[in-house]
Amino acid sequence: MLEGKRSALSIISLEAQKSLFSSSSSAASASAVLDHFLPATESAAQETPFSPAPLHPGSFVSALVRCRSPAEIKKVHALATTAAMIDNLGVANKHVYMYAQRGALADAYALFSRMKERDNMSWSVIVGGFVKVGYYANCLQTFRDFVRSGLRIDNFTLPFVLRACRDTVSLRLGVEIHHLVFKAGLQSDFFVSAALVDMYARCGDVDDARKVFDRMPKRDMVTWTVMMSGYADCGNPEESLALFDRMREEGVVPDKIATVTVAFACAKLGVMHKAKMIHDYISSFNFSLNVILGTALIDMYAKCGSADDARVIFDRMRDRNVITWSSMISAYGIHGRGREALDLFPLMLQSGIRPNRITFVSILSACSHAGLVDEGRQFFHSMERDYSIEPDVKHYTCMVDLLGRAGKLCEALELSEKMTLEKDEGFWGALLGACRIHGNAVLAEKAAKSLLELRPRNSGYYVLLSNIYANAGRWEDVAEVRDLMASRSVRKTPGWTWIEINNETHRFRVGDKSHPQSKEIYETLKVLIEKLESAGYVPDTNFVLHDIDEELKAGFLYTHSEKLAIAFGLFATPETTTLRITKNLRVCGDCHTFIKLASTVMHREIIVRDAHRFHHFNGGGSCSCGDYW
DNA sequence: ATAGGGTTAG
Repeated sequence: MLEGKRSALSIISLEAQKSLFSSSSSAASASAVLDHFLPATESAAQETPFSPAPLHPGSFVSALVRCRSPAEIKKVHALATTAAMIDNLGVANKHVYMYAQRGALADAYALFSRMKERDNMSWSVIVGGFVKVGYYANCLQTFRDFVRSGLRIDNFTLPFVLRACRDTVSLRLGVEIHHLVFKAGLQSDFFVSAALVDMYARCGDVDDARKVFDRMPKRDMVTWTVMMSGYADCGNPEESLALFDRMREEGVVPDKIATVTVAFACAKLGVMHKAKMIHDYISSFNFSLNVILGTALIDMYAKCGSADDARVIFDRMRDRNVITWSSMISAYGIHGRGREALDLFPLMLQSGIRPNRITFVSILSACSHAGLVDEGRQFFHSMERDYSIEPDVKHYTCMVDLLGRAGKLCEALELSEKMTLEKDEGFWGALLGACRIHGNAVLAEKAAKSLLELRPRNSGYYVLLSNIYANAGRWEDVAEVRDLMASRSVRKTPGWTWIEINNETHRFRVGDKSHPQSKEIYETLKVLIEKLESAGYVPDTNFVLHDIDEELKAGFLYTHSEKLAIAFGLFATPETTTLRITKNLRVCGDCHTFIKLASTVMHREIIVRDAHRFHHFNGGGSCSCGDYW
């Protein structure tokens, strides 16, 4: 019987795969299908001697709310039919509602489609029922029937439909619904607005989410959370955290989920003093660290520069799942502490947690960041042999990265050829990295071209390809790449570097002069460069874009955003010892050398986070991560 | 009668 219901519903799903506002199709066809599969809803009547038949509509309603299964509802339904009470709108609606609440959508819809009379609530409960179980096409189709029924749409049904748009990421449909909201004059309804914010945010349109959000006279915490999470997802964690502050100013008290969202935003931003603040804030609430919140904090601390703080959280947690372990492994991994990452693996097994594919990505990337070649190879083979986890592109990517950085280009290439999976952006990127280290221009060209095909809007790949040609003296090809870039109107996007100073962040771009203390920064930089040059620093022009004129090159070389940030840090905080820097793209080799030397000469600890890892320069001439690339 | 939010890699 259950089987039957499911297949009937999936057939309606197919039936109803039409656009919400297309002219054809109606509820009747869907109900015919349902009837065909479920002919006898009333057959239960005979076997239901439900003691003395209630005669008042209210008795049916109160009987219904006590029903815990569709079978029980059917018994009441049978009685209501016999008592000719099922034609009472309130009774019928309650039946539909309860069927839907208990997941019996086929029964709900069968009854709904036979109702002689329907009001807004009838439509609302059936539309809501469909969306609740994920039958989005049915939900939208039914809503469309509702719109055409001539009844005025109301604030009860709209949030359900908007949720369907959100879950199916149908922004265009969502916008259509938004028009209907205006037409119905419901734009200031709280529930509808909240649902609109949710829909826009999840469809990636944070700006429109924000517009609706700002117009709401009052917002509850869930809406704040949705908005914050939308900003974090779309790469604007600053705004996410700014909203968090505003939320608290308005006296809204965050709950666990809100704090998890903020921790996630903070992890994306990578700013340690914010991480500390959020952690303090959470501690003040005496929330217990559940698995999700704890894991979010581990990730947050790790990505804000401290594997040790992450570990403190990890140790304090009572329950840890596979995600928690994977996060901790990756926390050590991104900080170049491969040994500690690997040491966690047997402990994880001991505590009864099985690794998954992401655990192995964490493990392999930890090996790659720490140069643990043999261990990496062993884990790579072990994952399939011992854990039946077939390596996917991500695992191959880690291996190519690992082998490439360790100077084993041939082995990396062999692996690449052996892989039958489709190569994605990350894979080609790792291969390209390996080729560049070892000067294999032929393969580098192939990788860069593949990357250009996959991501024609990413300026970085044009620059890489043109650099490969320039290094080989193939100037016509350099020009061709530049033309291609221009014809596609792709523009270079310079990376930002952020530095944390006294609980504030300052950001710089190459050649930036917008900082109020720009003059002092450039003076400090000049002095620093002189010091470093006398200590043996020679700028490496290889890393500067070749499409910049030669005379500009030298200038750009000295005003990299990383260098400006370091200069600012030295100037603004002569007394502190640690500088924290975040670069939103990979730190180039020249800057790496520069920072390492600056750390030694100035006796500063400098922690740098770039795209995928941290570099800890300890002020004494060594760097715990990334030294061997 | 009413919905809605969160964690792991690269």
